[in-house]
Amino acid sequence: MTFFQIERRSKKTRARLGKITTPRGEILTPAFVPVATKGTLKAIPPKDIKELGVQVAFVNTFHLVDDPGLEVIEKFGGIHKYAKLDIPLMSDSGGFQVFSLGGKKIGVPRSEEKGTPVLEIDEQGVCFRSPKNGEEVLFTPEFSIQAQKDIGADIIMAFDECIFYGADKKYTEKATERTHRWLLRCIKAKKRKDQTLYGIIQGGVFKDLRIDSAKFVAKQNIDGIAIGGVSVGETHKELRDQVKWVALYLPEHLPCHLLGVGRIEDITEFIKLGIDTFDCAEPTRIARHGQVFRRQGQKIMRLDAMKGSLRGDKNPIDKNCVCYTCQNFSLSFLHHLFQERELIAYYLASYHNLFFFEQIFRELRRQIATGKI
RNA sequence: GGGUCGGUGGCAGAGCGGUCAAUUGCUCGUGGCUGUAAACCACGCGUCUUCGGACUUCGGGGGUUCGAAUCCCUCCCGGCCCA
Repeated sequence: MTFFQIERRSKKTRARLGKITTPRGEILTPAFVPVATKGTLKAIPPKDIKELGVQVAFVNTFHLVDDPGLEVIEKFGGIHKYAKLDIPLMSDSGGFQVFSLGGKKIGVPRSEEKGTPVLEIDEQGVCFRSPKNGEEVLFTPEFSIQAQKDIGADIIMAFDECIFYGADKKYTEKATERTHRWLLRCIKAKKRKDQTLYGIIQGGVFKDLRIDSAKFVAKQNIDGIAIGGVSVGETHKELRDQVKWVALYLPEHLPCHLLGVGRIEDITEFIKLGIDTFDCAEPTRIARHGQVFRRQGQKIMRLDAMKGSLRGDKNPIDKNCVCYTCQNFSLSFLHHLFQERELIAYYLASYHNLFFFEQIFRELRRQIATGKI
């Protein structure tokens, strides 16, 4: 069984149409990987996943270790069964939490910031303080892999350090090399046979470090490759550069995942650079915050459903959208639901945004298939 | 008719002589959200401003005071009680 199969390559760009095969099913690529950190696509019941077109989701090792804990998940036979997610799943290693649980001071290493849950980063691993109960949790590459075995996602990520934005070259180089050594330990720790492992490229905003990292990761015994250390506050240009620098060094035969990206308007150009899968919390998060996507002509815009001007608006979110939300509800009603914090508001908005994203990806796949990209 | 409590910025509701242009919540407005500590967060919300301030506000009017949203008088309006 081939894990990743390329069905068609673009003649114009590095874009490719592919298929990832996992024990839980296939993923047509390019694919969007919505984020289900704690085992749930927030506000969306698993029974909707199929009609939404969601092929794969992204769970988080750190948060699942924190709650409900590995013993519980194992007891229920893994996260698929426990969370009733009958689709291929990817799990993040916990490396991103070095960044996300750290503070926001630009230019200060997370482990040196006082009062954050990131206590220490050293060769051994990362020591966190549990946001839930305050206990110290040590994440090592070995522990992360073990945890990901227990969680049981189909695709797992190597444990890395997501380097903070604003890190200087010296720190970036040190952290990147450490992440490389962690990758070797992850590989040595041995995943389950029914799982595939992705190595993660770091290197920050420095071209030579990015390329070195890509070369290093590419030559290891991995099933896929991921670009990490992005979506940490960099400018769009920096993001694009970081992907571009590395694009030529991505092994052709491996699926490539871009971690934490992205913005709906950025997807196309990254597909053209050879990215196959993208995970991003944005569509579901902004939905809960009241923002929904809609097309205005060729442009994709965001609409704030909280806006008072929608009070009596009879239109759906998007006139051309065929999702459940748009087929049944006016902006007026959606606005009313958000206004009143009615729980269904979060569902309807999340449903629409996910449907919208999946629709975009279907179109992009078709464009590659028909040679337009 | 008598008594009593009350009338504060879009709303609710604090303040009850100076530190009050006036706590707080909501509404409203603007911005943000990229491997989710996020059904969240930040900022603004009398007018003008060279951003130092300046000016007009707490039902209306009149007083006391160096100084009043805060005390007194009176009028208007509302709730409750008694006739």
